[in-house]
Amino acid sequence: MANAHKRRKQPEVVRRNLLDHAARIAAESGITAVTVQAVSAAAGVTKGGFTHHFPSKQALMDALFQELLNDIGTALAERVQVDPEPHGAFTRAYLNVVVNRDSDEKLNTWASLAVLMLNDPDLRKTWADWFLLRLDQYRETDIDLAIVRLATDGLWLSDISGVPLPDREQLCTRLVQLTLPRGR
Amino acid sequence: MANAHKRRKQPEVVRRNLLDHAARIAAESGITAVTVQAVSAAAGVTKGGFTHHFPSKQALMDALFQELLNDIGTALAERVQVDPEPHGAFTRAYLNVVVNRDSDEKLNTWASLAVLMLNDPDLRKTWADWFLLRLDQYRETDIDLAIVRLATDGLWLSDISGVPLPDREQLCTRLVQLTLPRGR
DNA sequence: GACAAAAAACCGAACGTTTGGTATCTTTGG
DNA sequence: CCAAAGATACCAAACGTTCGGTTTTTTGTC
Repeated sequence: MANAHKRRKQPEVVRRNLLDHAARIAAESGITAVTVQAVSAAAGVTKGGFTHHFPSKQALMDALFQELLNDIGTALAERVQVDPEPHGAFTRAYLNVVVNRDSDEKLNTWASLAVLMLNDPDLRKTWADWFLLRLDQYRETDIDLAIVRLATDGLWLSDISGVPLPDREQLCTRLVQLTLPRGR
Repeated sequence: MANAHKRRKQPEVVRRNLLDHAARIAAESGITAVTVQAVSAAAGVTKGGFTHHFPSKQALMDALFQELLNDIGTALAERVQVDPEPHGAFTRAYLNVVVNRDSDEKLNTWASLAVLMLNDPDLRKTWADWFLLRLDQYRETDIDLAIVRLATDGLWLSDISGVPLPDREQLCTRLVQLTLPRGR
């Protein structure tokens, strides 16, 4: 795997792998484990190959964070659109995106987001701005549901930290109920 | 440590500074900024001074994390003890400890905890075990209050990430009400 | 299509810096 | 004087980055 010299060139696949493995390593082992060396090796290229795709390590970080935001944003928008009930649609989407991590490494999405965010003051602000924008966008339908959203944050945080939740299923349905009009 | 008063220089102050500044730097700038040089310089000593108090960087980290756990544990126990209402006393304490960050660097407590935890799988497990222990300890009085605790986690996370909360005051009182028997 | 030129993709080694750690001095206070 | 407290000097390893070279793919021309 070390000789990417002589294999089929698939630059966008390599770029994808670099981003994915960076996210995975960050989620699994923390930001200190995300070195150019480790990410490159995991993606099957050398550091030189890394540099070709990203001018610097920071560029990789920024691109990854932006992509995470984009993925989450898309997933949220999709769920809002198919929700027949307008009231609390955004909060419900936020909840479902976190809970329903059916896809493969979608758990890593939130873990990576958190790890990157907590280790870069700039990214914290980026997140805050991004989230406030969505919040303002849905201010009419999702008023007074802050508790549910906060509990949702606590949910993926507990997933990351490894604190198990008894009755996770039941807890989620209760949270969903809280987002519906008139309490139910 | 035998002679408590009339110390010679003030080594315990230096040790304290090392721990405090490590926590502050971690909370403010992430784990990557927590180098022994940075911590030492912030505490007003050189690396040599650092080494005298902590045999390694990991020792500093472990001591800090353990201290954070201890501080939180003490604060929780205190609040539980003075709470006249048994039902939900632990969850209320958890909530109040997070909300009532009267002391100056108590915001840093949770931020440091999160930063350290998310960057060391071992510490994640330590936290999970620690939290589960408390949870089991108060399982009779704090059953079915997971939502409030999760929302509390979301609360300090929003503090760290910089997402402002409208009606923070009102939101906290609502959360407290949820911990009281009979809903409110 | 053939085929050379150009561009893209990637390697591999080296660079200068910073990291955590160690070993050796010097100062301080009782 | 003497041990604790800390400074200074140094080390090997790892870090991110730079750069010239090599291989693959695309492009331009006939």
